[in-house]
Amino acid sequence: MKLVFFGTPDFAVSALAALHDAGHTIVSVVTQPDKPKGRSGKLQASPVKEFALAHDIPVLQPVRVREEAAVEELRATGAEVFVVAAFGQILPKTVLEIPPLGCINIHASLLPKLRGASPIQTAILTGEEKTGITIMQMDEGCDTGDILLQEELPIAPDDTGGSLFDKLAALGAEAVVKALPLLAEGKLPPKKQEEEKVTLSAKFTKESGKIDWQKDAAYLSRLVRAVNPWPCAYTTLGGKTLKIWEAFPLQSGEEVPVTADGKAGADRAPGSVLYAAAEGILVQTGDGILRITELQPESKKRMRAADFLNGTRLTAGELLGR
RNA sequence: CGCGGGGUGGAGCAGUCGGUAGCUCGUCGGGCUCAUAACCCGAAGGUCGCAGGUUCAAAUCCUGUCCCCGCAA
Repeated sequence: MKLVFFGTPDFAVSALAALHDAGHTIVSVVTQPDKPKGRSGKLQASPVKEFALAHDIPVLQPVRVREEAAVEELRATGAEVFVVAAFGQILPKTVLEIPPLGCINIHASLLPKLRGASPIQTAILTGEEKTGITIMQMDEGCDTGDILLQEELPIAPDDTGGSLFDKLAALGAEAVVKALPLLAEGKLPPKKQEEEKVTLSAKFTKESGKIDWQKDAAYLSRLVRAVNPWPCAYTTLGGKTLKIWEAFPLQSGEEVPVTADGKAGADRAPGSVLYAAAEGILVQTGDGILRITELQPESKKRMRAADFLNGTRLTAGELLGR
């Protein structure tokens, strides 16, 4: 089929690559303008653009797709359908109406659950047991269109935002390749989203990784997983940033070591280090104890708790997050 | 030239008013013990990122270079 692909990050590339491999004609690719990235601050093309350039696919990078010039170019492509995956801009009605088969979106959740910008990380954060991919017919709302096809995926206990991202990217690619021909044959009856089951996912930012020790241990361990590898959970120690890469709540059956002064964990303020040993650093939270097993001090590489403690004196009673 | 931190035995760190390197852990050997990841004794292991320079002498000062990382975007 002749299609135009809209997308920006890696998540979108796997879908684009799959469509390309499946023999579809990618008339053009629309992606976000190059942005400065990395320590050098150099402009960097989006992953989708990289792919397009490598495969001689024309690239459009309108600052805003709603601009007349961009809309005109999209009309001129004569594509049958527009496929959108993590593009980063809302498509206006004028664009949605262009392709005969409409615009379909690859969304990384089982709509109507987790509409919005960060469905993958939010799925882990909220402790969902499964998530998936939804291929939907786009409308003017944000992830409000009719559902065309869904594929489920269980969330593993050790899934991180990164690992789930990879799995869903692959699943999304698979799903969209499967959906296109069916869509063309009219075999994908659109299904309305059940409004009462709608949940939202707010966009994750750098701040999303900040650890609030008042929260409970189970939540914080989910947060640590959700924001791994980006933006990564962090707290502070001695005024410096301390990233937390891996942490688990202390199981209810586990013995709580007694601190040097004999106080039990529950007597300590949230954020207090209760015990620091090779197996992990135990920290009091608002409810429960969190065991940090992998972390990264500012300017250092990430390391296991045991390695960290070899070079850093960390005594019980020290407070994180201040 | 966006700001900043760092490259020291296998790991994580200390040591920078210059005088051939130390800590915690690990490794190996021995001991204690019913036993042990616990404890005791001992050992191996580092041209201090690389290249120049200053000096009687540099991990420590100067210059250049490579690599890693945090922040900001």
